[in-house]
This record gives sequence, C-alpha cells and structure tokens, in this order.
Amino acid sequence: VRPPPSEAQPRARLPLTLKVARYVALTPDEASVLADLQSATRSIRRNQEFLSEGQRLGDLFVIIEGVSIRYRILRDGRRQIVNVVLPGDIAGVPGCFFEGALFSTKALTDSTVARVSAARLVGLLETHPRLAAKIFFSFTCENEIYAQRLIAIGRQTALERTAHFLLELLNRLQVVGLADERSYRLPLTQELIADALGLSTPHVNGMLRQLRDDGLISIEQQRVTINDIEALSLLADFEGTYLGPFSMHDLADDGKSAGQ
Amino acid sequence: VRPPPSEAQPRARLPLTLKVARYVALTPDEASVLADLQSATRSIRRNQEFLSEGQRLGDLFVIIEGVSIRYRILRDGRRQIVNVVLPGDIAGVPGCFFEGALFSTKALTDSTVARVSAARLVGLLETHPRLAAKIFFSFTCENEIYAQRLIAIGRQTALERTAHFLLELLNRLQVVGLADERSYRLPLTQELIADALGLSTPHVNGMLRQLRDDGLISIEQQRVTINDIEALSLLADFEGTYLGPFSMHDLADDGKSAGQ
DNA sequence: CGTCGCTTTGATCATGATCAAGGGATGTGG
DNA sequence: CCACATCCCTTGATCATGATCAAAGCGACG
Repeated sequence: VRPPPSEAQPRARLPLTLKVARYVALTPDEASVLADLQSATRSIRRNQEFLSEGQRLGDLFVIIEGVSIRYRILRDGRRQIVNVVLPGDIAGVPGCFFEGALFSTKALTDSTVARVSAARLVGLLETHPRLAAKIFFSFTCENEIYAQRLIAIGRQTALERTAHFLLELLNRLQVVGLADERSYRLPLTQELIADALGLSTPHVNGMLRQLRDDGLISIEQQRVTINDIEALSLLADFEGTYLGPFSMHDLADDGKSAGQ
Repeated sequence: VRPPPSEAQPRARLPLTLKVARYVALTPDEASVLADLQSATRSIRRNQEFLSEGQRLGDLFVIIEGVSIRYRILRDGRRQIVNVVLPGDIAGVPGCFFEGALFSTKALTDSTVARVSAARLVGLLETHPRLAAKIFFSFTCENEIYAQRLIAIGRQTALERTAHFLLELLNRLQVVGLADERSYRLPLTQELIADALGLSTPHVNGMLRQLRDDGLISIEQQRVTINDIEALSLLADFEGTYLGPFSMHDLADDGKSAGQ
C-alpha cells in the first residue's frame, strides 16, 4: 500500500507565469515578457539556503517548483518562519532592494527556480512600466497574508492557529493548482509548523492530534485532508477571501478606460 | 508644568508626498502628480472608524496627520492590531482591491487624510505607469514591517516584544520627521499596545515598568524616550535597517540606464 | 466634586514551554 | 538481509510565562 510518490507532479505543469496573472490581467505582450523573465531556471537542492540573511543580493527567485521557508534565527537559537514559500511566489523581495536581505530562505524540497536579476526587474520600469506596476502590486497582496497570520499568532489559541495554518495552505496551494478540493501534500515537519506558528513541537503534535480526533482533518504520510472545511474555518475564524484571485482585473484591463 | 500640546506640529509641515519619496526617487513631474493626488484633504475625528471590515470601498487614504490603527476583532472580542498607521502611510490597500476590506481602520487622534480613489490610482497605470510602479513598490516595503513583527510576536518574550515595538515606532516616526533622536509622542494606551503585541494590558504595564526600572526608557505623559537605544536594540534583537530609507534610489533613477 | 478613562497592583489560574524519553519508519553500510 | 542510525512523531511530567479577574489609585475634564 505504498502510494505513488510522484502524485502531485502529473498535474499539468502550470502556466504559472509568476502567479501575477492570478492577481491582475496581463496583456499578451506582458505575459510573454513575464514568461521570458522566468526562462532561465536553476535547480536547488533540498536544505540549500539560497538566500541568506545579511546578504546583499541583486537577484530574486521565482519559485517554479518546490517549497521553501523564509525565516530568521534569533541569537539564542529560536527560529521564526515568517513565510512558507510556494510555487508561484517570489523570494528575495524586497530584500534585494534593502541593504541586505533580512531573512534567510531555504528550500525544504528539491526545487526549481527562475533567477531574475533585480536590475532586470527595475529595467521593466523603463520598458514595460505597466507590467512592472502589476508585478509590484502583486507583492502587495502578501501583506494580507502576513496580517492574517499576525492575528493568528497574536490572539488565537494554539488550536485555532494550527487550523488557520492548514486552511491558509490549502487555499494558497489551490490557487496554484497544487491542492485539490480538500487535500494537499505538505512537506513540513511538525517542528517547522511549530516555528511558523510560534509554538513548540510537542504542542503542535497535540493540536494536530486533536484536530484529527475531532474528525476535522486527516493526515497520512505527508498528505493533509481537511474533512470539514466549514467547521475548521469556523474554528479558525478563517475566511479565504484574502487569498487571490480577486478583482484588480476590473481595474487594470487592457487598453480600456481606467476611470470607471 | 503643562507641556504645550502642540509640540510636534511646529516641525515644518512635511513634504510628505506620501512617503513614497523616501523609498524611491521621483521625477519632478511625478512628484507633482503625487502632490496633486493628496490635494483634497479631509478631517477625521478621534475614534472614527473610517475603514470598516467587509466594506467594499474604492478609496484609499493617505494619512497626512494623526495616528490610526488597523485591526480586527474576533468573534469572542479578542482584538489584534495588525498595524499602527502613521502619517505618510496609506490606509485601505489592498483592501480596496479585494472583495471587501479585511480589517477596520480607526483614528486614534483627530486626523487629516487625503482621500484618493482607487480608480485614480489605477489610472496612473495608464498615465504615469512608472510612478504607479513606484507607489506599488513602496507598499511592498510594509511587508518587512509585518514580517519583523511576526518574529516578535511569535518567538520573542513579552519584554523583548515591548522593546521591539517601541524601537519600531521610534524608527518609523523618525522617517517622517515626527520623532527626534531618542524620543517621540505616542498616542497609544497600554491596552492598545497590548492588542498590538498579543499581550494583556496588565502584562504590558509590567513590561514597560521593567524597562523603566532598568533605565532603558522613560515615559512621561505620552512622551516616550529611549535612554539607551543600543541596549534596548540588543534586548529586542532589533535592527532598524528594515525601515527605509533605502536603496531603490540607485536603480530607479530618471532617464538613466537601468542595467547596472 | 464626581465621573470617566487609563494606569497600576495583586492573587489565582491556564496555556503552552521545556525536558526527557520512547517508538516507528526509512535509509545505509556491513 | 540485518544492524544501526537518523529523522520524525508521540507521549508524559514538570515548570513558567503570561492571562484573567478584581480592585484600587490617579489625572483630566466637565
């Protein structure tokens, strides 16, 4: 009864074009420029830290495949994961514009990324300013993910937080076609979940177990299944509306008038 | 011994132009468009909630003067403040592009804001796309503030968090010229600080008292003074580098070449 | 003078951390 | 093919940080 390990891959290679396209409408021309940006891909091995705190780097990485974490380790060893980086996300922004990156980013699985030089992105300001604006705008959407997580970590109980985390990942993975209706593959250990949620590993273990005992979720191997999305959302006070796709489509349409 | 209440105002009315200018270089033309955007100001009374959760609103607000909070209240009454909104910040993004705002925003003090219709901002995509890109980019910078706060709330002790919070505000207020070298006026009650840090009011009280007893800070009336910035930064594991101004200046210069 | 909003303090309680150890699966070298 | 090692999950006992509840002080303001 060994499940095929390559379960998620056959799912047609996504026309990811950076997930920007999920957020805003692109002209064909823009789409092709975007595709071109991601042309040169590179492989990253599991556990490789490809962006390091303090590093002054002029590159960003569009994640084509694989899961990474963005984190920081405090002096005494405590670690906080500030983001789980999924395919379609961009790593290295705005670190590449600051003096040095503020966080490290490490691949959890073997990954494929497209390296884009910051200079080239900024060059878009000149050559395709509207595309540049759309890309930058798409970065803004991450704000809501962070804000939402701030609430979870700041004011929700361990159980609620855990539920929230699982739902957030479900939604984000669905956006890029890596999750089906109720389940997805989650390459995170409980220790990593703990560091993302500001909890201890044993306690995360207990919370997951409780969610399982209550029949809200199932976990086997690395596959998470949400059995009752509604109940879990209620528990977590979760609304998926903040995770794409949404309505800048209306506004930033092609050559049409912008004044509504 | 009543300190003049209008202490901070005489400090020349800032050429705030939205704080965008702190982050990126603007051409004179862009600067004037930006100034124009903020021309029509409006007053907001203390305690007025000018952006409400769930509200579908096509406007954003550039804060000219006053302090607001962006927050959400959970079903059982717990409140988390996700951001303290200072002059120069923009409220309502990207809420205005989502189905509905995800958080409420409320003025803590009487405020002056400039209302900008989202349509107008999007219109910039057509008329001044490079300016639009720069504005959107400036939104991205907030990500780092959120990420930093996630670390504080997720993995730092109450004392460290409190120290971090005070330092963050010092730095952010300095950027817009509302704090001097070591002190600033803070219109937040301890209850509000607690809701921003995910702590209880009595505990915030204790932490502030401890910081005071240790001689690291002083608080009188609403004025916070950091007596030993270095020591406090060490305690909080704080580095101010993530709060502008930083170096997209190099990249996005006027008509110059972008490829470095 | 009295109320209201905020700060301060203390006593008790609980959520979740820490520490420690065992268990199960997978992988690797002998 | 087995022994061992590694990584991760699981469990339990104890501890501590910070929450909750309650109440008193203290200005500012009307």
